[in-house]
Amino acid sequence: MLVSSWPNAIAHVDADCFYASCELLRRPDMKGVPLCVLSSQDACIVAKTYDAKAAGIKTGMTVWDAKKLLPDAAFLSADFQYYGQISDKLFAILRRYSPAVEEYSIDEAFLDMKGLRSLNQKSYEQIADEIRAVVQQEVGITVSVGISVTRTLAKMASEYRKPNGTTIVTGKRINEFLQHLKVRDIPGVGENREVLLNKFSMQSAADFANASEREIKRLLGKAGTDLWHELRGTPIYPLIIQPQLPKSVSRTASMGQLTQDKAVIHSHLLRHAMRLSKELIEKRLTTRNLIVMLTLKSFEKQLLSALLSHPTADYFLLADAAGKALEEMFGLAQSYRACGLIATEIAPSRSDDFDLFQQVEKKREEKHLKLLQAMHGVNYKYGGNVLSMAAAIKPVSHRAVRFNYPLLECT
DNA sequence: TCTGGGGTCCTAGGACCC
DNA sequence: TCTGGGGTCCTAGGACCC
Repeated sequence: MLVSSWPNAIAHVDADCFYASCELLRRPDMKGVPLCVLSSQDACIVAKTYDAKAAGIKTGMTVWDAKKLLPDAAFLSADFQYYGQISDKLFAILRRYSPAVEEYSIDEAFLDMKGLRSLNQKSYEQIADEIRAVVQQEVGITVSVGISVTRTLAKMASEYRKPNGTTIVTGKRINEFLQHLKVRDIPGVGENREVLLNKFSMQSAADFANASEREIKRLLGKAGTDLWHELRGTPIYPLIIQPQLPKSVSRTASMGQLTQDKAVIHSHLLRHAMRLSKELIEKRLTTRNLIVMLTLKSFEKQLLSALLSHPTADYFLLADAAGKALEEMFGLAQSYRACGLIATEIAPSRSDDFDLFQQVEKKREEKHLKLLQAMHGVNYKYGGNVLSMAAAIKPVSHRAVRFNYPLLECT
């Protein structure tokens, strides 16, 4: 493994317990109190402060279990809109340091740093430290920064001295760095791959990087060899600077309890259709294929996809397709625990998604979209979901559901 | 681990075609 | 004794990530 020091330079910037830090920003009184942020339906933990983590609280844990472990902790509902605003501020700062920034998730970014040392008259370490200081000063949260020659190494580096740390891994020091880490610390090696690699005597990340390519290919296929090259300093994963069109957009949720009632499932699907339509309209996207997903008591998933007549974001079309699919899928003897909708074949919305024979339909859909936009606008202005489609709020008998009329209801 | 929600990519195998 | 060999598309399922 011989790599020159900086064949290229990638920085990974990762906020430290981001959601919890955001909450502390607007709740300074909570400082010093272990804090947990809850998922949308307050079902489980999605983020926690380091002191909560030290008490044994894990992401994904139910609130119930977390409260048993740490009754004095503060439990706050997630506010993703707010976190998004903080995230925008963070990314704006990062763009001052590199024109090539990949927004990897709400609180993580990769920056192409190659050539920026001479421009800034600073070492990579100094640049990384400066980024941390500026983010802390201007946003009020801390981030950790890793810089190395590939994405994977940069990500492992940022993780190495969390929170609020800088780690630089030059090409020449890769092997030394990897000796300190387990195979599980490699992003892309989860529980299953860890077990497999351990079975073949690979414990440390260095063991992985020093194994033969053939062996890695045999055990983990292409995913493995890609990682293997990345760990040895050869970039495989490019930075993705242009925002990509999503491959799918979904809205799913458990129904709270098992149900055998088709009307109940139907009303949940209508609610998901509304949420999905809203998301697509906001992002100016359309879908051509809608998949209805039902989760059985056994956690087995049943899927049925419905091809839509044209690319659309119209709630009424999605709801109609979902209703028809449910009719086909629903089994009387089954108990269901969750359901959802997955939109695929995503494309940007455009006005000519209709052929000449569909002009009437187009007019109707334009009306629908205007109505939906107005509704989402009111909700945005007054907060929450003041307005929603009547059928999407509460279970109604299946016969009563009609998609042709926009039923608006105020709460 | 009595199981939340939103995503991505890869692989294997079947159907179908020439 | 051993049945042709590809290519492509689609789907289901696995694994992983935040």
